[in-house]
Amino acid sequence: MNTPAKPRKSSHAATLADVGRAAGVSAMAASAVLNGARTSARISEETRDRILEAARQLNYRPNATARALTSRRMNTLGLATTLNREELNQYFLEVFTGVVEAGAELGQNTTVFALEDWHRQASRIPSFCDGRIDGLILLAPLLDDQEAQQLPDHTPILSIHSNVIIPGVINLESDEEAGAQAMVTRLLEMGHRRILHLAGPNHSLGARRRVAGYLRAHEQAGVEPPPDHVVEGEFHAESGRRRLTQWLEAHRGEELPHAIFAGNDAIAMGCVDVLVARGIQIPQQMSLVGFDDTQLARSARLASVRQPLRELGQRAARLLVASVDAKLGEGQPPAATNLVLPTELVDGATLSAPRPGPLRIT
Amino acid sequence: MNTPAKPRKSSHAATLADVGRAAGVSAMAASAVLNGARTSARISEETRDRILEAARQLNYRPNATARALTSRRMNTLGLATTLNREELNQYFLEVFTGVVEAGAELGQNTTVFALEDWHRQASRIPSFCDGRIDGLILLAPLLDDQEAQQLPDHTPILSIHSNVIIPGVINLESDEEAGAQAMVTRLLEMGHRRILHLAGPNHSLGARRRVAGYLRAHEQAGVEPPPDHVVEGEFHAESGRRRLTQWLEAHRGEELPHAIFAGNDAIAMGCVDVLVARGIQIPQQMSLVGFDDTQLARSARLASVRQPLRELGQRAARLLVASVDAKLGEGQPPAATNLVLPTELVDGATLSAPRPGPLRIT
DNA sequence: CTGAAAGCGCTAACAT
DNA sequence: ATGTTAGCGCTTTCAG
Repeated sequence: MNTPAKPRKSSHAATLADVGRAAGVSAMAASAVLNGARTSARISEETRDRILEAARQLNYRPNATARALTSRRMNTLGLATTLNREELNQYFLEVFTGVVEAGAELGQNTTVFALEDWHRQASRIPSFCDGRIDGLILLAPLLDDQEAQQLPDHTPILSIHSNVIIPGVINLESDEEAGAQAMVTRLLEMGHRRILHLAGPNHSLGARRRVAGYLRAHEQAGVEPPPDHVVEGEFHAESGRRRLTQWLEAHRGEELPHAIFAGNDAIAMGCVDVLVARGIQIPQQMSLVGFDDTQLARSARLASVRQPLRELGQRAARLLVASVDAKLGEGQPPAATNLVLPTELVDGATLSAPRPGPLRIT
Repeated sequence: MNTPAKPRKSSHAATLADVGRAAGVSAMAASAVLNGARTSARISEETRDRILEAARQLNYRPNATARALTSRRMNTLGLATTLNREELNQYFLEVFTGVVEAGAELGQNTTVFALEDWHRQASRIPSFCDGRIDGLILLAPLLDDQEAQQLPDHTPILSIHSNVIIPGVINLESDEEAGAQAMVTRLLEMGHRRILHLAGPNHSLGARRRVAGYLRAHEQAGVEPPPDHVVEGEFHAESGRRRLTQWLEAHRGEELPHAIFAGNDAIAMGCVDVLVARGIQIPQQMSLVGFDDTQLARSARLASVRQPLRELGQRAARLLVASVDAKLGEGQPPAATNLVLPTELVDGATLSAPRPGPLRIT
C-alpha cells in the first residue's frame, strides 16, 4: 500500500456529442439510443450498434446535472439531521439505514445535510432544496411555527418525529407516550416505586410525550409519582452522566431510586457509566431502562422501548419518492396522512425486581 | 400531529430570469449581484438593491444543477460503502461522521452510495461519478485489480482501508497489524495462552493483517500458537455467533480458550451473546477483546484496538476536497502519499487475568 | 429513420 | 454600468 499515487488523467468524461461524433451520428441519435426509452427510438439496428459500441469505447456516462436540468430530477433524497460533534448519533444511524435501503430499491441516493442546531441553522434548509435533491426528510426537527413557514414549497418535504405540525408536510412518528406508559407500568407492576425519569429537553415534543407516559402510568396505577423524580436534560450520554450525577449529589442521604427510566438509550448508557463508577449494581440494586432500542441498547442488553426506527426511515423514503413522482406528474400523491407506528417493550439484562432492602444515596 | 397534510403549492422555484424581470434588469445583472463575486460586479448601488429585494421577495435560490453544469462542481462528496441489511454498520457510522464533519467545514455535502457487495456491484461505481459528486471515497473496498482498473479517472477518488493498491488513488488506513500484535502481546503478557482469534474474511487485507499481528505476537513471545485457534469468518455479529458456536461444538471436551481476540467489535458482540447464553463469565472465565473501538465497544465496555476511524473520515474528506480543488485549477494537489495512522489499545471490562483453573468446553 | 433547433438555469465572455 | 450572446450536456419537439 505504499505506491506513490500517480496523478490520474483528469480527462473529461465523454459527452453525447463525443459519442455521436465517434459513431458518425448526431448527439440526439445517441441520446435516443442510450436512454433507451421515451423518444420513439426508431433508430436502425445498425446505427444503434455503432452508437452503443462508441459509447462503450469512450466509456460514456450520462451527466447527472445536465440531465437534472431538463428532467428536474436527481434521483436523490435529502436527509437533514443534527449530528452531535461529540457522540455518534445511533438514532440517526437506524433511520438513515432505513432511508438508504428503501431509497436504493427505488433507485434513489441519499444525501445527508448535517445541521448543528435546528433553530440556529433553520435558514439553511431552503438552500438544500436547490435542485440537488428531489425531496427532503427532516429528521426530528425542532422548529417553531415561524421557521416551519419558511420551508420552501417547491420541493416535497416530509418529517420524522417533528415537534410541530408543519402545514403540508407529512409527519411519521411512533407512539411514544404509549411506549413510555407501558414501560413505566411494567416497572410499577414489578414493584418499583421510586422511578427516576431522566428526560430529554422540554422543547422536544417526544421528550414531553415520554414524560406524559411516565405520569399517566403512575396515575393509572394509583401511585403518586415521587417528588422531584423527573429531570430535564438532553438526548445524549454526556447529559445522562451529568444529570444523574447532579441529581445524586443533590439527594445525598435519601433513598436511592429503584429504577431509572432514561429518556433515550444514550442517556441510559450515560447512567451506566455513573452507576458502575459508584459501584451500584445493575439490575440487582437498580433497574435501568432506555428508549429507542438502538443497536447500542441491544448490544448492552439494555431493556428499552422499541421504536421502529428503520421502518420509519423506509416508509419515509417510499412516501417521499411517491410525492416526488406525483409532483412530476407520475402517479398519485400519497394519501397525505400522518403515520403513527406502534412501539413495543424490549427486555434486557438491566431490568429486574426491585432490591429487597432500602439503600441510601452516598 | 393529525392534521391532514394540505397539498403544498408546487410552484417552481424562482430563477435568475424571474428575479431580473421583477427588478427590471437582465438575468446576468442579477447573477452578478447574487453571486457577489467573480465578475467585476460594478452594478450601481441602486439596482443592486432592487435586485436583492426582488430576490428576497421571490425567495430566490440558485439552482445547484444548473450551476454545476458550468462550474463543474456540486460541492458534494460521495461515500461508497456496503451496508449490511441485517446489522447496522458501526464502522461506517464512525467514518461517515468524520467525513460529514470535515466536509461541512469545507462547504461540502456528503452523499452515500450503498452497495450490497463490492464485487457484484463494482460496475455501478463509475455511474456514481456522473457529475453529481465532485469526488468519491471508497470505504473499505474489496476490489480486485481488474475492477480497480475500471474506476473512472475523471473524478478524484480516494480509498480508506482498501484491500488492493489502486493506481492513482490515495489510500488511508491504520496500522492494523501493529494494533493486533500489541493486543495479543498484551494478552500473552497477562498469562493467556489459548487465544482464539475469530478473524474476518481472508479476502480482506485488514483481516489478514490482524491474523498476521496475532501470529507475530506469539512468535515474538516465543509462544507456539495453539492449533486450530484462528477461524475465518465475516465482519459482523451474526458471523461471530455462528463461528464461535461451531467452534465450541467442534472442540467439545477440550480446554476452553482463555481469551477471544475478535476480528472486530461486531464479532466480539456476537461472542458476548454466545458466552452469556452458555453461562461463561466475562472476564472471570474468559477474556474478550475486539477491534476498531466503535461506539458499540465503548458502550459495552469492551476492550478493543482503537482505530482513529473518525479521523480517517475527516482526513479523507479534506484530502479529497484538495484533490477536487486542484483538478479545477485551484491550489496544488495534495502530496499523494498513502497515510497510515497509528492504532492504540483501549481498556475495558472484558479483559482480565486468565482464570486460575482449567475449564472444559461443554 | 435521422438531424436541426430550442431550452432547462446559470455563468463567462464580449458588446454596448 | 448594464445588456447580448453563447454554451455547459442533455432532452424534446418538429422537420426533413
